[in-house]
Amino acid sequence: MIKEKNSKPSKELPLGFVDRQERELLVRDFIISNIKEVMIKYGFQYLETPSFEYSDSIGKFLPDKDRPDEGVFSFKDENKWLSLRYDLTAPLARYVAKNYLEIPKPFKRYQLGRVWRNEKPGPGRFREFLQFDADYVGTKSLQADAELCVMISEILEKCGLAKTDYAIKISSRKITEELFKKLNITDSKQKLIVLRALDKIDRLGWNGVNELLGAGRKDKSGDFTKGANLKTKDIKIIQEELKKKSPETEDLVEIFKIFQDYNFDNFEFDPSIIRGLEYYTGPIFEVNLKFDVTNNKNQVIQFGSVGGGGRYDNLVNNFGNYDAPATGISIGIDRLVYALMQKKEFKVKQYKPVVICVFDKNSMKEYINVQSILRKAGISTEIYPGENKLKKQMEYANKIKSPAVILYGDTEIKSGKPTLRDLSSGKEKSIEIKELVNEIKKII
RNA sequence: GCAGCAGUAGCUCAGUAGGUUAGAGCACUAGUUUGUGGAACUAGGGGUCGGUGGUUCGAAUCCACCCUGCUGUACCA
Repeated sequence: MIKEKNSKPSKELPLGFVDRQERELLVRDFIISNIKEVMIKYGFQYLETPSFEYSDSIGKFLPDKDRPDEGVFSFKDENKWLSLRYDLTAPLARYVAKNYLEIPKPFKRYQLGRVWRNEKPGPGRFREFLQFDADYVGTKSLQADAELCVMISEILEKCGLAKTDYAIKISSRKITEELFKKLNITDSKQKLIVLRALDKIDRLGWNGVNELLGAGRKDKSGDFTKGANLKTKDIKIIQEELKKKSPETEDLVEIFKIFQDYNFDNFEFDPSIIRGLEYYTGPIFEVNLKFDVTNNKNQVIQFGSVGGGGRYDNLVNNFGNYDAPATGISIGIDRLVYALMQKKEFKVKQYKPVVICVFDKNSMKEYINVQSILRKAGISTEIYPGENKLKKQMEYANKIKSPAVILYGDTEIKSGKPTLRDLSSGKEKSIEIKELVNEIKKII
């Protein structure tokens, strides 16, 4: 086979996709197992939906648009456009609409799954990521909204975060709605610009937001963003309204009362949080971390939230027949992993195998015997995979961070006492086979 | 998308008034030790200096365009 040099396949990954190594995966597994435990306790049922959906089932795309690829990965299958899901909420709405008559009302489900977004990735943000979602469908009760917040904090604390490490920020769409009425802002485009500006308070502060509400803002790199062109007087009114310390809308008053009954206090009323602009209709939540997150160059980066959600009473109704008010919350698992791994006190135990060295292929029977004794006792064990000099085998064991090596050569086999070498101390001991398990457990 | 910065060995980087075979540390391979890892020493492999074109007797170095990455910003249903 002749291959042009230029035709070698690329070993690079597509933008926004990453390989994930064991350390990270173990942290992720840990988080997931905590999530599952909590979900069972709260009585949610487990659901999985496919990665692909019909494009029009999970988003609203203009009929004249040739390719529905704004932000999503799509392809045409026969005559229908399919898209990789960009979140788990839209597929849930589709699922509920499809199975409405069979499912319990309210329907409580949770889901873990990868989602894909065709956007520019940022620090800790990828184009493929794992999301966790818990939703109540078919209830208007604010008890549901409140419980989601309590539940999400239980998960975070189970994962090792302290109360001071995070906060659930809460607001309601009703606040901004009333504000628009008051200021007589009716143009939906301008509403969007205002909402987007307000959404950035945590990053830009009021100074930056005021610029965006007014003429516009120039960022650090010198790039300019046009503003909403509001009057100074109106900007002032917005500021006053959004700086209020306690909520005046009914929904939030009720939720905060429920929090009291739960004895839950790790939340902050923050009228400046906006979140996604399309489908939320009531209370909205955002899960924010309060410690600095850095990149691999040790620079503190703008990390943003690890999750959020809110009430979306009309989403299921979009499919036609059924009216199902709903509320839900989600966590970006990979982002949480990324942040959690930076907490110094956070360690996940990795189990590495004890390595049985190979001196002579003809003694394989003896090695396998020792191996199965150890494995039966639940000890991760392997016979050195290959035929190499002892030195190589030791280097291998060291490289994989094996806790110990078993030397079982001719002399040891004759006496029936393998040598156990503790790889962290370097000490060796001659041990009866039946004592091996006990001795190794001391080392591990 | 827009903007700023950057791309030299697997990794982190040095190397510009343009000049012989392009360097270091770490990692890797072999050996010093043919039954012993993590330390040390010795030797070795590995680079079309992101790509393409241009200027020049001569380009990692200068110019143009492109690609990729980082950071910010916009968008994020």
